[in-house]
Amino acid sequence: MLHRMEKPPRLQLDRDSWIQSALDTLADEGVTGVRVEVLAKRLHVTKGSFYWHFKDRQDLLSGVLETWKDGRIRDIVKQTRPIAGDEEAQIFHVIDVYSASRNRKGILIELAMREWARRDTAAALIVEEVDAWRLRCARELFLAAGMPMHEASTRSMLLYAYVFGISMMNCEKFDGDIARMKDDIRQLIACNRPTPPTPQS
Amino acid sequence: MLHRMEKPPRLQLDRDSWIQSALDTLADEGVTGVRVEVLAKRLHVTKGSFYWHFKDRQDLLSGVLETWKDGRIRDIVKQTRPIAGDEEAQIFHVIDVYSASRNRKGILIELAMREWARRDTAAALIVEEVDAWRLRCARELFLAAGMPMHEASTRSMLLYAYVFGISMMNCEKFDGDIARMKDDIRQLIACNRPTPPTPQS
DNA sequence: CAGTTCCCATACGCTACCGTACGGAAAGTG
DNA sequence: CACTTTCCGTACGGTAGCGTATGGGAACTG
Repeated sequence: MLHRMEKPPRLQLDRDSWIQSALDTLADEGVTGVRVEVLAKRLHVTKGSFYWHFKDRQDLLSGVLETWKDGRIRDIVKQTRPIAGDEEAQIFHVIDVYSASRNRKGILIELAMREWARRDTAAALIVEEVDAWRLRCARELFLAAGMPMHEASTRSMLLYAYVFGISMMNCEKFDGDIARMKDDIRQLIACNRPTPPTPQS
Repeated sequence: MLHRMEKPPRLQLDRDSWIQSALDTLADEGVTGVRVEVLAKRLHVTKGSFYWHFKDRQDLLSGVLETWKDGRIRDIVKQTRPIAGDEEAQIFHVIDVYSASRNRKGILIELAMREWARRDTAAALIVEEVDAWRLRCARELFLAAGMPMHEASTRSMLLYAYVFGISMMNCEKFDGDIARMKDDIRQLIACNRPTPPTPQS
């Protein structure tokens, strides 16, 4: 009656295997790219397997949404549980988590998710819910760092708008010291301190 | 020999009619949504017309890229031609131009474009080029406002990352005074002045 | 070992596209 | 009025993808 054993090099597939594979191709090709027969090929099975585990394609997509939502919320609360005196570093860490270099796949899924949400109500609700968690948790960090309520809300919003926005720009191709610019932006978002004086430039 | 007359309620289609229609559906459904036969239905003609004006679908998409690029660059230089003493207002204006409320279709195309660029090299090059123009022009504004070079670059990057990022978040659904938060964010980006003291809240 | 359940393969019909071939009407050209 | 050019309709073949029907093997159950 155990519905799944631990991991014999995967002779049997379960719902989650399909969902994980769907998340992978979602990152690479967007929602319109997660297609039943393509996933089947990736998993070296046929559609027959898919339609055993899922009612239809929409059933899979719903599973993807739920899985993503749960994972995101879990991560968010973990990363933003306030540590007294360390709030600024935590804020920096939140920003870093959304840098493409440290979390490429996560960013790609994030972008694919929002592109999906723009054209699908169900996805929009999920993204909205996740964003609400993010903004609340980030605000808590700013508050814990001693910032007044309104400013904490404002900076949380700027923080997430920035990390999502920057992930849509191909910064690597621009001139200038991108790394330093990003550091300065972190400072602007987190503590409003003017950029440190240029050493020599 | 005139290749197009002004506007007899459109009995004949030309390349640009198809490209405009493609831009519309691009905004609504993304690149994967701009399909030859669907556009034909929208324009009340058949594929026969399309394949007269275009070699194939890719030919249309290339036209869309060029049209978009030219329009964007033209708008950017127009909006950011420095007006002495008015630079801060111009920066605010640039931010406003990318607000979904004032320019919904433009934002949708912008997002669809980047989603396209993530998976297509040609589109990526175009977006990269447009972004380079944007960053350069915005930097000029900050410089004209008396800001040092490095900070001008940094704030330009933050500005565009913010406007793109915020356009991916469904702010309307969040609690709090969104309008005021956005105003404060503009201040943070443009001139680094701390948020004005809360009147009563 | 017979029966059942679980999981997947095969085969089919259907729709939405892409691109091509070809024909035809309408307007310009001499 | 022939003749050509422009522009579009129609018809066709081909692919990719969704969902269904059905069968069959392997494992569990008694």
